[in-house]
Parts: sequence; structure tokens; C-alpha cells
Amino acid sequence: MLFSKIFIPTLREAPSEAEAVSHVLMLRAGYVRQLAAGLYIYLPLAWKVMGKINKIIREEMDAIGAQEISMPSLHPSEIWQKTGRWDDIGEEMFRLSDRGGRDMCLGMTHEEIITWLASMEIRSYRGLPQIWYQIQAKFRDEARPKSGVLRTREFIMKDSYSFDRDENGLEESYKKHAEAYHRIFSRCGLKFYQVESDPGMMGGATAHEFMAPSPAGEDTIILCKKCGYAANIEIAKSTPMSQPPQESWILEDIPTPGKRTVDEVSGFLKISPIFFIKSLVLIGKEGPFLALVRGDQELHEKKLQKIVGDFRPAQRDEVRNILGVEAGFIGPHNNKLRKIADISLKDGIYISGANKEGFHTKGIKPSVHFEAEWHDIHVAGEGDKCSKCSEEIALGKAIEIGNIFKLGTKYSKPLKAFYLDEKGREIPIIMGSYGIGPARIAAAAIEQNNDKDGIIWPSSIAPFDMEIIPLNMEDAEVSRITNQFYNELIKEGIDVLMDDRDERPGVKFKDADLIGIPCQVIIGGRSLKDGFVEIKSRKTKEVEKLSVDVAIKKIKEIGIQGR
RNA sequence: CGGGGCGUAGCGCAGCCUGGUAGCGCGCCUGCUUUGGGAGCAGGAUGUCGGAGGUUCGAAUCCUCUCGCCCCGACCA
Repeated sequence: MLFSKIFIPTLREAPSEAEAVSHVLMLRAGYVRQLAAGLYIYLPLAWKVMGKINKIIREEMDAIGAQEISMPSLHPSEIWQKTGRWDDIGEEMFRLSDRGGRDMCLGMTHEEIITWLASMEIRSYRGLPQIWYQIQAKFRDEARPKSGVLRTREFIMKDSYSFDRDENGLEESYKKHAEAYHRIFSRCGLKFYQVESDPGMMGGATAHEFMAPSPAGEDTIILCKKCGYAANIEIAKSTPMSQPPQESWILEDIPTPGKRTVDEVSGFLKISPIFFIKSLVLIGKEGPFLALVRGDQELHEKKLQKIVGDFRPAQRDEVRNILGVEAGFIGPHNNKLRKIADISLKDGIYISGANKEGFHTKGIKPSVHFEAEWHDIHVAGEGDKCSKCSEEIALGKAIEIGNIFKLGTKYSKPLKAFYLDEKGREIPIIMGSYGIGPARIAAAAIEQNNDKDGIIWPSSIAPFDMEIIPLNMEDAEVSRITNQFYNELIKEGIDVLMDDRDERPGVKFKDADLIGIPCQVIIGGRSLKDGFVEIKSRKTKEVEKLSVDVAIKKIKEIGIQGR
């Protein structure tokens, strides 16, 4: 492809709205343009990258026996009503009605539709297992689209769905997907981790996410270098660092006039927050209860929600009605409320509210002065210990590039996707659902591979295998050799971009570095006189000077390897 | 949805406080020169100053409303 014939609108300066590195570089290097918040146009270079990513995805999906299909983006509401999600999902779903007034929506995912299909078509255990997938647009009216293509309102997704007879079958399909995902992300040149995750609204018991570490990521993951435990912070278990030393306090109420928060009381008494119990009054379905975390810890609401269901914080006057004391002087002892306490409080001796206006109690011993249900309900933090092997864990930001869910019968039951087993019994199909965001792969690849000059694509997903940079097309010899290279590479089926523009060398170098094709072939009059051309690595900037014949041979090898 | 910021030429920005014929750099077009890291000279084109209403002799500038975009938070199958 000739540079002069492909639309690559590079910019010297990045539009001011871009913040994330991948966003800035995609705009500057002429890959994307923004139509509106969370809506992007993919220009030729970006679309070529997406094509390469999707090709890798297809190859690996096909390799596990998955079959590609295509489902509509426009869905009738009835099916979504049957699973309850028409009502469960709020403003995030784009809703519209057709000319007949029927409620419709734009598909944000396809569990409903594919399960409908299975319910119509799968009758017998003989038709199982199945894995069906598609690569297609999804629509989500995000509250806050951000970071370029990382979080958009319309995006391409590879979504696949497995249908099995039983849990063992699901386990098999799940494993196959996990393995395929490892191959896909590795082939795309990404650093990534598979982490345990919260199934969330998807339902089901088990879920994992594939996370590409990057400061631009929206998720926080925790990693244990020793045992390999990796989890999204949404569910990550950990042991808080440094248990407080045992003090020999006796149980006593001490006046703390006007001091309510842990910080205030801790400062007033000059005792570290680690010796405090934070007592939060919450209102659940079955009434008020107390959540207890150590003074230096934060309550993890999602973890708590898994234990007690939905809850909300109590209002100021509710607290007074329930405990007869103002929030700020509440403690775990001297009251009969249900208590959920974080495991970090199990040992030690603590200070907490005295349940008496203006007083805190010092010397509280858990399990002696109060009883509680013990759970991990704190937010894992830097310096915490791994809950499995006690090694120190690391926290990091990451981009979610894929996820896998065990759904079970969450969709097959309401949509009546049943099969008949050998004995003629009607049994709900066991399902799994699996997603990959190709645009996030591209953005993560840029986030993980760039320098001050621009993008450095992994060769597997670069828009071209290599770029030829003739420094002066007016020079007859440069022009001749360039065309020789170009034609020979094309003949080999190597996807090559040739910068035939009448631009100065500096412009061509800058643009080449910006768009990030990993291998550059530089053909200039000066070096040609000495009988060589240059092969330059975009990543290392290393230049190899080779004679024309050797260079052609070498480049063919590089180009073919890159595929 | 809460908090903050910004909308002036394709991109980056100044002008606004203190109202008086809309500017700079880059890019773009033409010509000549130039050709190993964003060239030089000469000439040229480009604006509903986000939109609507108001104040005023006069509004990019002041007032009111509104729309859009970005960032932080909440939310996120």
C-alpha cells in the first residue's frame, strides 16, 4: 500500500480532549476520530489493526470448536422481559420502539438472544455441547464514556456462549475458553493476568477477567507473586498488614467530647487508627446491623453485599432511634444488633464508641466483649498479605480485555432452553458466556507499547508488517531500489506500507514512528552510494545496515515471521 | 447523577476582566528553492467566536437559559 493512497491524517498536536496515552496516540497517528461522547470512527489504520485482532480471535475460537454466527443488534423487549433484565438494567440500555409501538432495545450483550435460539433449536442431549460466537457491535449507554476507545457507548465485542448438558461439560467449555483467551492475548503481544472476578449482574457463580496491566486501566487487581493468586479488588481477599501489638488495656470508658471520626479520636488520644474499630450502622432487608472494620481499613461494600444482600447506610436520626446515641459514638459492645466484622479484628484489643454520647471505650476485646460474624469485608490494600500464602500482595491498575462467566441455568430456565436426556427427562441447558473487547486489546497494546515518538505495535497486530521509507523519491537510484523492495515484498504477500509522499525525510521519520509499524526499511541516497539500505527496529531503534540483496532476503523473513 | 474544567479557522491557543471592524503558531492551497529527524522564501484561502434570548448605538467580551466535550466521583452485562 502506498502512503499517498491510504488515509492517515496524522496530527502534530493532540486534540486537547485526549488524556489517556492510547487515546492521544490513536488521534495523533490518524487511527480514530471521535463522533460524539463514546462514539468513534475507526480510520483505515485502526480498522486494519482490528481486522488482525479479530483474525487471531477467530482462529483461536475456531480451534476450540466454536462456530461463528451473527445475531441482530436490535432486540424485541419480550425476551429481555422473560429474564427480568428489561427491568433490572436501568439507563444503561438503549431503548426504542418500532413503528408499531413495540418496545425494542439495542443489544448490550446477547445471552437472551442466543438462549432463545438454543431454546428453539436444541432438543436433545445429542445436540450438545455447542459453542457459538460472534464479533459484533454492542450498545451501552454508559454514564461516563472515557479514555478514547477504552470505554465507549458502541463497541465491537467477541461474545461466545457455551451450551452443555451438565456442570462437567460447562467446566470443560470454560477451560477451553480460558485456554483460547490465553493464546489470543499472548498472540496479540499483551502482558495480561487472569484474575478472579465478581460475576455481577451476569449472574452465575464463577467468573474470571483477563486484565492487561496499564495505568489507564479502570480496574484494580491484586497479585501475589509467590502463589500466583490474582483477583479483581472487587472480590480480592487479603490479610491486612501489621496486626496491632497487644496492649494491656483494661476496659474503661474515656471522655472524647465532640470527637466522632476515627481520625478525630485517634488524633485526640494520640493512638494509631489501627487500634480502632469503625462501627457503621447499615440498614439491610432484615433491619439494621453493624459492619465493623479496623480503623485504618475501608469497608468493601460489594463484599458485604454478598453476605447480607442489599443495604444502605442509616440516616443520622435513624442511628439515634436505633441505638439512642449519635453516630460517632457507636461501638460493637453493649448492643444487640447483628454484627458483621472484618477478619482483621479477630485478635487484638481496641477502642470504639461507647454507645454513650461523648465517650469511647478502650480495651474492647473481640469475642470477649462482643460476638460477630467474621468475614473479609475490607478493601484490599498495598502492603496486605496474600490470604492463601501470606506473601505480600501487589496492587495494580489494569484494563479488562476479556471475561469468562459460568452462567449455569440463569438464562436457560426462564427462556425454557431445555434438552431431553437419554432417559427422556427435560433438563435445562448449562451455559457459559465469554467476552473479548478487540478495541481494548488495541488500546491496551498501545498503552503497554509506546514511547515519546508514538506507538510501537506488536508485529502480530500492527496495521502493516513493515514500512519502507525512501528518503528522496526524486533520486533515481533511491526510487529504483525502493520499487524493487516494494514489488518483491508484495510478491511474497507481505503487507507493506511505502511512504511515496514528496515529503522531507524528517516528516517521514516522524510519521513512521508515530504510526508505529514495528519494522522500518530506510532507503536513502547517501547509504545507497555505499551499497546498503537500513533496517530499523521501531522498538529498539537499532539499525542494521545491509546490502540490497541481503536486506531483501532478511526483510522477507521478518515479514513472514510477523504473520 | 454530584463536583470541576473547557467550547474562538483542520489542530494547538491568545483576545473576554475594562464592549468599539476577530488574531497568533502549525497545518492547508499556489510557485520557486530544498531533501538523513516535523525545511526556506513569496503569495493565498479558511470563522454561524457552540446555540438561543436579553442588555446596549454597538456583544467573542456583560446577563439569563441551553447544548456539547473532557476530567474526578457514583455507576458499569
